[in-house]
Amino acid sequence: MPNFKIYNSYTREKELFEPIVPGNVGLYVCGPTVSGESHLGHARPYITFDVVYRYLMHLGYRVRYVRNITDAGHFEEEGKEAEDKVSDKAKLERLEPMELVQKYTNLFHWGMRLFNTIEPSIEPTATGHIIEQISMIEKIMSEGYAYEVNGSVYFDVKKYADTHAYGKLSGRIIDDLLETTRDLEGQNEKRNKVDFALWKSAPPQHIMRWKSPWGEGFPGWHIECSAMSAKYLGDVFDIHGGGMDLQFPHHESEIAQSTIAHGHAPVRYWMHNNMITINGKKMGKSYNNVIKLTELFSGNHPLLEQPYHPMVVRFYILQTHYRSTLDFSNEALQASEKGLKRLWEAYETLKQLTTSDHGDASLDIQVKETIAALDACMNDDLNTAQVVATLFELVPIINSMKGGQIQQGTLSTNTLTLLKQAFKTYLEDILGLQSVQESQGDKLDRAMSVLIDIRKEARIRKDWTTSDEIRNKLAAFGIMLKDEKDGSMSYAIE
RNA sequence: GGUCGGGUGGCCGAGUGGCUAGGCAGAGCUCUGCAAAAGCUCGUACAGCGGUUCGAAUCCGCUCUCGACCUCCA
Repeated sequence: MPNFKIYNSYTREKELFEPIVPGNVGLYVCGPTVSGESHLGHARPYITFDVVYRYLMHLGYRVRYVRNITDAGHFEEEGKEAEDKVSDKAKLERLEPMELVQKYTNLFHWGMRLFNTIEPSIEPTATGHIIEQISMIEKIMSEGYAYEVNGSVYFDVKKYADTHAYGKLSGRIIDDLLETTRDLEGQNEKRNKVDFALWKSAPPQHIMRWKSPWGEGFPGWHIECSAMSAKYLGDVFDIHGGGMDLQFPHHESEIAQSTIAHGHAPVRYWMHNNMITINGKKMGKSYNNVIKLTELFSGNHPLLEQPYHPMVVRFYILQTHYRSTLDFSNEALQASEKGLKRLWEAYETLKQLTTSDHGDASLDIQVKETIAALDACMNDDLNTAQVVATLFELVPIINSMKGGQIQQGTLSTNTLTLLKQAFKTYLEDILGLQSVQESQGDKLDRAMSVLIDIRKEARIRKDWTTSDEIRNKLAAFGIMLKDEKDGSMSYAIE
């Protein structure tokens, strides 16, 4: 019986995870808005929930993972009135809206692939579910919690709050929200500023538009996630994830809509990842401080001292608990780069290790306990930071077995097998890490072995000049030769 | 202004009422023809001030300070 505890944002407590349908898990994560290029900040939730997905599967659950693509325009451009951001930008770039959406969707997928995230089971688009959204809105209207004004439909938050805990998820108090309302200039169509749109009437110049019972328009701010999650995961499902910044109003509104439409709350466990910051400030469009994925991988950005491999970024994100902020800096990324290299090399070393069968009990116990701690870390609200730290504790043991500081045969065959399994399971299957080193071409390998052989011969002759010349010249363009203790040589490309 | 969450060694970052993670950087040593790698050892950090306690960085209060959300935002 899994003992997986999740911090539920809704109750603000760690709770034992128990699925609604035994053995099955429904997981919904708010996906990207494909009106622009994905940036480093976007990487966090998708990598975090990729690990959630992987871990649930590791625990033996059958998981349906739904992550939407927001491709319909219900956005606002800074400093402009509400308008369709997608169509707005499309005009600038002289592209069809759907062409633009496709372009950024592809780019998003490209980034996710490099991060080695597993594709969701279903990736529904907002534009593909207009009908579902309209019928959900109709249901809410028939329940008396929405009203139509000039072709737009709004959710009556005040009425909802009279009988429901509106604001519980995000810790908001409805009266406070209503009060601030009076001071601010309200949007005159709404009964209260707290109300949110379920459907917006489209102005004539608006390119993206659909027919509805209320005239031509487009879906409101939050309805797509409610409609699509219900369609694919049911009226109530297990886990809903997303960034902390979506807690209000997005997720709060989802709860309200779904509660009215279905008669009960939609989600059992809410999970929210914290933000990536840069110089202490949240990385986000509005702050104008984003580093796009393409820039991150190429190093082509004023703030970047070098390019960073997607696996380094993934590792960097997983070295922190998902509910903590994570501050970007070159120093931090470079530390992750080196750390990952060391960890991965130990893993490669481990795969080659053998041992004889008379183990030393104390080392066996130590290793076994360390391995057991890995599960405990993950079960404690997905503490990947501690998983990484724990794996690092095993690194000196692995390297010492290779280097001879630990005698051959000190670890039992059994425990060595466990250790190998643990690294494979945690590093590859759960954390989803891969080798940073690109696989070298066969021809390069052969060419290198020629150089290595020449150098070996030189060393036998104690011809240090030739030996050093080969090593130094290769090092000059980033190929590092390593003389192993047993006389063999290996190379690595920086 | 309201609500919420932080302040941990040079940097990044876990965590816990007493057994003082981990990574990176730094210092010393071992190994090595040299180098790299690896191994060993080291720094006794938890914003400040009070309080509770046998004992707090971990609990409580206050102060300072940073941030998130309150508008699209992962």
